[in-house]
Amino acid sequence: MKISQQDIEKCMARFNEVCRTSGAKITHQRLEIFREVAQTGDHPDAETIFKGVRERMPTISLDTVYRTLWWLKELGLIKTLGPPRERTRFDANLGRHHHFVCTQCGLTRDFYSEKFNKLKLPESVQRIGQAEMTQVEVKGVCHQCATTEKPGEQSKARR
Amino acid sequence: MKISQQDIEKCMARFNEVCRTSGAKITHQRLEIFREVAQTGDHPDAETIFKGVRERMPTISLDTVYRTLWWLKELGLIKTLGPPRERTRFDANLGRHHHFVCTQCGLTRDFYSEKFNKLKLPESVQRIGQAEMTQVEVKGVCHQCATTEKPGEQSKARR
DNA sequence: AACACTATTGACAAAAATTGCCATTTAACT
DNA sequence: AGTTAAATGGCAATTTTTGTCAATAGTGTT
Repeated sequence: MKISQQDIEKCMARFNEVCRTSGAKITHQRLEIFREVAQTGDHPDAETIFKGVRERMPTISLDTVYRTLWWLKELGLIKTLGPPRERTRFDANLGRHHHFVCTQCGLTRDFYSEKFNKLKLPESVQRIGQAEMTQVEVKGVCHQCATTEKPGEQSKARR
Repeated sequence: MKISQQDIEKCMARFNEVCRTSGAKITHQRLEIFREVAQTGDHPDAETIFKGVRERMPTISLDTVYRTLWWLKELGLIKTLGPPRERTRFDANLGRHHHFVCTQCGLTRDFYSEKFNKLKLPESVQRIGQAEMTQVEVKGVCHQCATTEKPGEQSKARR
């Protein structure tokens, strides 16, 4: 998927503004890394971004790419797919179900909905591929986190 | 979330049957590991499962837990949340969107749907936590994979 | 119940992904 | 141009997951 030049420039403008208001330095590296992510409609991993940027900036280090990506996420300029640095998690619930994911502690709980099981997909999906299964992911804050003093703490027992 | 004793036994019965038909040995380790996953409504990672099983079986090794989990997945007795062993992926698309994920190559592409943006959640979700955002994830096979001879190959450029 | 055969396990080391540390460099401000 | 603190690059360390191989334990047979 191609992103239009115009959209990219809009992103870059926002990037500059966020940097300025947060007092962060605008370095070549940050500029190139952000452009690399903004440019693609795919959802690249750090390694892929690193390779892309390296074409234009051969001295960049993978460490910087990682640091910059997490920093961009902190500023709200990019997001991650799934919680960051997450271990693989396993699920013995083979029935049709959907997920509620707590954005604070990572708690993932199943819920059921007949309606969600038979959602009709927009035609645009057909242009991407053959759909087999649709799962709804609800993000929010679980009751436990909502009522806990320190939201950063995760109760590992519940994860 | 508690799983009823009855449901667990049903799972275990299925486990035994699948083992027998596939000719695999039913070892204590496999039994305990599968029980541990089936028992919990959470979606534990390998380390958590390891700790749980170790209480009952102190000599179990983490390696065995990993091996057994992937083997259970191969047999279709459990699933993983998100593609296994996935690196963190980044996304500069901050607009409201949904995902199509290719189960073969991991391609993840955005699509848009006003209808999906305002899905009404079942009340059961409220018992888990305060929802903030709903995202639909469609799983299927992308056109590229569908027409490629070797479905196992991933074209890394598109990931 | 004991035997043989092979799959499975545990221990260790290795690989892959990500992070921490620190000396050097560089952007932003004067 | 000079100053200063933040950012970078390189390297080593961590964390998560996998591979190897000798020792162990199911399973079917007797």
